[in-house]
Amino acid sequence: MSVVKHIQAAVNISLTKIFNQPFTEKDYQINQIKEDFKGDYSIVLFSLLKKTGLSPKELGDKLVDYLKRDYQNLFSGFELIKGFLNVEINDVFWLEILPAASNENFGSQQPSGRKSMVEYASPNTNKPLHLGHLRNIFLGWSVAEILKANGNEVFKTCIVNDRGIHICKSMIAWLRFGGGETPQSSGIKGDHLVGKYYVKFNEIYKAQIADLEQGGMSTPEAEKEAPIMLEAQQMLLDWETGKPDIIELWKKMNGWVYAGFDETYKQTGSDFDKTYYESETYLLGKEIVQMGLDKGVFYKKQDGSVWIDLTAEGLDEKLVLRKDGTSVYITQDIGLALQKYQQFGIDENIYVIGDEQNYHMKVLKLICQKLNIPNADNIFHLSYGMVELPSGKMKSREGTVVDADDMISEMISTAEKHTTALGKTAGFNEEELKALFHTLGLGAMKFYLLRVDPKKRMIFNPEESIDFHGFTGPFIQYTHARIKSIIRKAGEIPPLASCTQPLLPQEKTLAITIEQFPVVVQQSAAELNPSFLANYIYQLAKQFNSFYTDLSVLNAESEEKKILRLHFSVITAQVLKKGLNLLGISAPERM
RNA sequence: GGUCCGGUAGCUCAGCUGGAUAGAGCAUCAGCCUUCUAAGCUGAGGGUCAUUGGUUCGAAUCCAAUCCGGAUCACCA
Repeated sequence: MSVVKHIQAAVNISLTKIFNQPFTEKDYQINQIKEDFKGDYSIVLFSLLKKTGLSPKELGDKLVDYLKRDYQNLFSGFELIKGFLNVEINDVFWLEILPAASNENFGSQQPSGRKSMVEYASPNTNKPLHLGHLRNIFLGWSVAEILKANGNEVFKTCIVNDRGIHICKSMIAWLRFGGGETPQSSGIKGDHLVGKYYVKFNEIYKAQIADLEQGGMSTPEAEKEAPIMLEAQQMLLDWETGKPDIIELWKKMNGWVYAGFDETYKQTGSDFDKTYYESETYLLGKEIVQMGLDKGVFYKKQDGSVWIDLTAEGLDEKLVLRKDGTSVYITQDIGLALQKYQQFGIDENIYVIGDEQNYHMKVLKLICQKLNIPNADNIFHLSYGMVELPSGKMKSREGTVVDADDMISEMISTAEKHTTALGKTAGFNEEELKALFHTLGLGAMKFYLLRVDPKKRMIFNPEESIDFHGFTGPFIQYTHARIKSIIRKAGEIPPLASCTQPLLPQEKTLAITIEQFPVVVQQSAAELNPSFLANYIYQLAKQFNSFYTDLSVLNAESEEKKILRLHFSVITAQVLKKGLNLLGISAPERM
């Protein structure tokens, strides 16, 4: 039970006794106290004045009488300022937290029996991953870990968009202009190679449009008639009819892309329990449409197309099956939603997808609910904002897309530069150094992308790049490494004895923050928002650094304090490490 | 145009289930390494919380309107 809950219980019971009517924590608020005031937590009395008919002073005095009398173990001090009853928590209470916090499961919950699926990454196979994908991947991975910490069984999944006109564009360009180039022959990573031909396609396409316009054709007409586009469309038809040489080419080029993606995933430390391919799922959902028709959820227009009317929900009419009977994007999503449930028995189904699909996801959920797909109420869209450049959106046409692989290697070499400049890595062998640079580079990048509220779009400045000081991953990693250094020097750490000297402010601050860790983990899970955790571990690291500067651990003023501070150190390191890990970031022992 | 999201320091972001004097980092300036790793610590300057009105004892936070920015409203995915 958290400190706040203890305070609430004490206040509820006292108020109920005093006024002879029930009170709950909903009747008032408890805040952590601001720095300049004395005490640890503040009970805000204003909202109680009406119900009790007393002035802040009268109510405060009365409440203090009861709390003082009945809860002397919990409270060690009171101060009433205006309508704020500031309470100080007994040192004993904070000390009691330490053993529980030392447990390596601190912050995690008991198994909940809930099964969650987190779908993330979900790339197209026509070009390499970019910075936006990284935000997606880091979010998805982290949320999955956070849900695990909350006791859920989690399945990470990825739906690969491996079919459609976009991949045909790369294919046709490669066929016409590739000269048999392969990743092996060119030394280019597979996804980049395929991306190169996607770009090539667009160049040719643009040139052909210009030519046609020269010949007097209108722009829309030219866009339709450009030979290379016609070829790509023909190829899509051939793919759909299963023409062997097209299928073979498609498999070959997608294979290159997968090998490339796998390498990137490996670099980022992400993985999936189950990968779905659209080429295998795009036909799903047709039966469901029939079922929906029977139920009257959908209706058929005269031309044979099938629709759902969502105008009552404030949305539009939405097509779910074309007049020629083929499925559209949402059809397969409905099918896949059901399949996910059937295969994994999931209680909740989370989609990490950019906010440009907010509408689509709203529609998807509504349709699933209307069709009574099990647990459709627990379809959640973890919607995140675009990553933009100071100049605006990333545009592939203008070559301003920040490539994921470039970004990663740049971060790693920046980490190397910083580390080398500081010259603290005596005793590292080459392999350890390499691992360290990777840990720090990725840590900086992940933290940078995860510390921001997912739903907000964020601006990435390539010029200033990602920092290693201040509110960053390496700052926290550094704090962790410094603590570990102390612990190594301390040797065997004696168990916590009784503490006779009062807690110093720097010690108490740590205790208060550490105590909140499980609540933060729960909150991050409930809101599907890792940024809470990022902010939290930053705050803890900062507080520890002050503690570290102001107080000595190994040369503490007494043996008792030394042991106490060692325990604080061990626990802080553990919480920092666990917090970082939940963000997908490793905590180095030395740096 | 309809719907949805956002607007907080020069820049990037917290705070938004209403509470005390709106906080961090970066950048700028001034200090701190004979003592556990200075990727650190301490301090200073920097704000019309987009605007206006409303609700309230109390509003950055809730409501309404307006302005600005973005997304979306395909027989694309």
